[in-house]
Amino acid sequence: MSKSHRRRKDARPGEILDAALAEFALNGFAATRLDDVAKRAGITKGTVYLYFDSKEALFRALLEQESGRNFAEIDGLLDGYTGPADKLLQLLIRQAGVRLIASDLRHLIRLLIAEGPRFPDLLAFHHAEVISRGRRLIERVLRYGIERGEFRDNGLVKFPQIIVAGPMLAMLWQSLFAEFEPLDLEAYLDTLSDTLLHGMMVRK
Amino acid sequence: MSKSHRRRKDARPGEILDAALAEFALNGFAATRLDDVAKRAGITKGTVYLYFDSKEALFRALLEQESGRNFAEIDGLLDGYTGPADKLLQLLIRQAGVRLIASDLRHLIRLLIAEGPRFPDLLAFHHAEVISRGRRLIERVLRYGIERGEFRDNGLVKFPQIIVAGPMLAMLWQSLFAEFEPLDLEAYLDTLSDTLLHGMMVRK
DNA sequence: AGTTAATAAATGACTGGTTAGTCATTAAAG
DNA sequence: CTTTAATGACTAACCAGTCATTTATTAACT
Repeated sequence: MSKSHRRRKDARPGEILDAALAEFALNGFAATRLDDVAKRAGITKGTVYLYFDSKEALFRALLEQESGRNFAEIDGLLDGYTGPADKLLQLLIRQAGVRLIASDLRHLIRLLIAEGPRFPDLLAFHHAEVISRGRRLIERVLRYGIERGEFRDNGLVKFPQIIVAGPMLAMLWQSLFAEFEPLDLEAYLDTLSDTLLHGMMVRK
Repeated sequence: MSKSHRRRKDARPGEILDAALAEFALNGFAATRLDDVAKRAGITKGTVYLYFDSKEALFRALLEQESGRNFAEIDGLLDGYTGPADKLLQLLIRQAGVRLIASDLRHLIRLLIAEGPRFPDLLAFHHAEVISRGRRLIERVLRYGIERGEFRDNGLVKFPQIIVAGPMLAMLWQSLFAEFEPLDLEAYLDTLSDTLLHGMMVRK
């Protein structure tokens, strides 16, 4: 019972996914060795193939697993809210920024940007399941503000991308340039909220 | 003089870079075969190595070549300008959006996001040469508006990233999700400008 | 102008290393 | 004693980078 061959059918897939996330985040898809994934998971490569059909299937499973986790939590935060809409948007932006940057989501999104075009059906899935959910979340906040008469109804509801863009870019910045020029995330998100809410023009 | 072995020392590097851009954009760094790059350029792999030391050097040369081309042109557009600042910002955003999406820059930026973390000195170069130039461009427009008393001075000058974020996300969207849900770039950029300039809140 | 010699560009076969995926075998569990 | 998780050695393919050889271009010399 000591050194090897311990059978743990139910725990394996999760462990493999965790290891895969770490390795993919480090090296990208093509440059990741399944031997390394296996090693990190404390097993051998053969075992990986007991649970996943191929390297690509592993990548796919990874994205599908991580997707949507955060949405549920943010949704929960919004559920009971009845206060002013500007505070709500501030909350949303803060949550988006913090979650994008803190979690492993960050690496997965970088991976998706990188490898997405080579896996069109993966993009389709992500668009259908994840993006659409994010859009609904943003629309919900915007509609709330418009109905309360706080937000004006410029075309923004049609382009929720404009709201995510800021947090998204912060995430990319942290992934790429943080070591050369760190970003003060707090101040950044505050300025972002302020600009989106009140605009740049002097009030007349 | 017919089939092969034609010597064209001066034209080669450019041709190789063009071919490399196409292949890298298609497959990413690791999955691109130098044989394919050579074939696309109408030569053989050996010839590639006459002009570039390694695959990595080729990638690097590619990024360095394309960088900055667009800045000069945008700078030129701004140079003589004396009109209202909001129109200037609109112009800047439109230019950024259109150039990011139309040109091959788009693929290169995706590549940089994807492979950047594995080539830290490449990121350093890009940060020093390209990003900083973009920042200066944006600062220039913001300062112009603030000096004219048109723009209020919230912290935006410290976070020019907020201005690029919108065009940048449009570029990513087009690269990834355009086939599932195309983005009306004109309307998007208009809405973006409007939101940044006037904000979302109802004027009181 | 024509022949030849020197030079430089380009080739393509080759190698050494790497790695996704397989499968016969081993060993734990019930 | 049967079942099945896990192993690890193996293979088949792939590809970055090399280099001896081939071919074009230019120079040099009649």
